[in-house]
Amino acid sequence: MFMEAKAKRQRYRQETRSEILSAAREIFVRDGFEGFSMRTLARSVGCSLGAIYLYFTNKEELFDVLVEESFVHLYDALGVLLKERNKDPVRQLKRGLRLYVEWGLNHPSEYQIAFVVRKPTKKPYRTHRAFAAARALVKLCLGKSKAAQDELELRTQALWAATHGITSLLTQRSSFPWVSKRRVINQVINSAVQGAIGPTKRQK
Amino acid sequence: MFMEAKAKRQRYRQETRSEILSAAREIFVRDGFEGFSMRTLARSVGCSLGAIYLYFTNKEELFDVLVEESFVHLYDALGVLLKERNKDPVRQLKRGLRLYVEWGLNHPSEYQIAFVVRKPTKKPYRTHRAFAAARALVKLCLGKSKAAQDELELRTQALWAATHGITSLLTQRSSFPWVSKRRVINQVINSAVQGAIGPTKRQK
DNA sequence: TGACAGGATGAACATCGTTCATTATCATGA
DNA sequence: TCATGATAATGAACGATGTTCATCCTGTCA
Repeated sequence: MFMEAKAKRQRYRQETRSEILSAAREIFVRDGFEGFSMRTLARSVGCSLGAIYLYFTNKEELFDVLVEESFVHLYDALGVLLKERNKDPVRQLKRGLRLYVEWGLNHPSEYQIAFVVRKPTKKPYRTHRAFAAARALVKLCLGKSKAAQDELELRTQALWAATHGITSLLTQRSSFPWVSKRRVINQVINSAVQGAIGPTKRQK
Repeated sequence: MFMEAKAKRQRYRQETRSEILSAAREIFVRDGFEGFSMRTLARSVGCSLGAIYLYFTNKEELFDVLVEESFVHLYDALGVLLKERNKDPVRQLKRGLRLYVEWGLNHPSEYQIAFVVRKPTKKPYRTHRAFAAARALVKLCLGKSKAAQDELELRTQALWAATHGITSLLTQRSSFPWVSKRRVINQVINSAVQGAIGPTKRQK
């Protein structure tokens, strides 16, 4: 029984870490970003305030883990789309973007932290997996047009920007008199996709 | 000399209020949203902390005034566009949207407060003037197409969402490897405008 | 000169994130 | 069985935040 104790310790450590994370997520989802505090978290977990700092260096790292965890689901959902090669790439792309928006609507707090609250100085979240999926789909849609392929990055970035716009507004300003959330989402996505896979436009 | 004193008081009150506002704006622009605190403001103004609360009920109201003030310039700039009826409405619309984005890039803190930091519960900023200008321009672009005009609100909202998206991302994630800020802005706007003034699309 | 209204102050309160000296716990070695 | 040493956990404390309030100061009128 040499490493027995150490392994047990580690397992226990991992468990309480998970407990803290799930409690944090619960508060986070229920009370949102600003309803969250380390003290309410400690109370919810049932431990002292300082104990949390034994498992997370600070509040920011805790959020990092929380948000990164949530993003995995989005990555997975988008990844599935890429593997269904038989379908029309344009429809796949639109489906992916709609998935993106819906995920944002279902995880407003996470989306807010990832794209909104963060200061630009801090290292961004690893969203490049989702972005790469979008780029691959756009590439498929563009076909063999050389001129258009040259603008692949540009077009993908613009596509993402537009999609982010409606996601951000719908989560942040849900009380705005939207004529219809679903129709606005479709309008934004259709316009953006159309522009992304359309012919190159001479820069004036 | 009856009301003399009262008027003097009021004038003085207005002056110090303006001083506080301009000091606040300076800190705000220099140190951003999170570098701002009521104490640094008081120090910058040269008064006590409590004195500020004689002129503003709280931090939020101070921000309200500050942001609303900044928005006026945007309103004015967009309003000018509407009066130049001779030009091509589509080009005017694109110009207006570019103005919008550029204003956001030049006033990142204000844009952040207006569209990002605010919780949805609080009453939104009076952005409807800018929005109304956009709607009027879209209406002009749509011409007499009855079906399209029916979707005027929908199309304007989608247009705004896309434009907000690129503005938000460029201000918030300026370190993202944008292929070219100018080109991405144009790509987003061109796509969104094309989609907004294009033919109606059957909802699937 | 004295009274009064309103501006200004500084101390205080509650809350926040974070740190740290101290104590409790518990598997192991003698 | 008991002492040891490593780790978990605590609670008090620090500095900073927004906000309030009893207390002064100041200038104006009778």
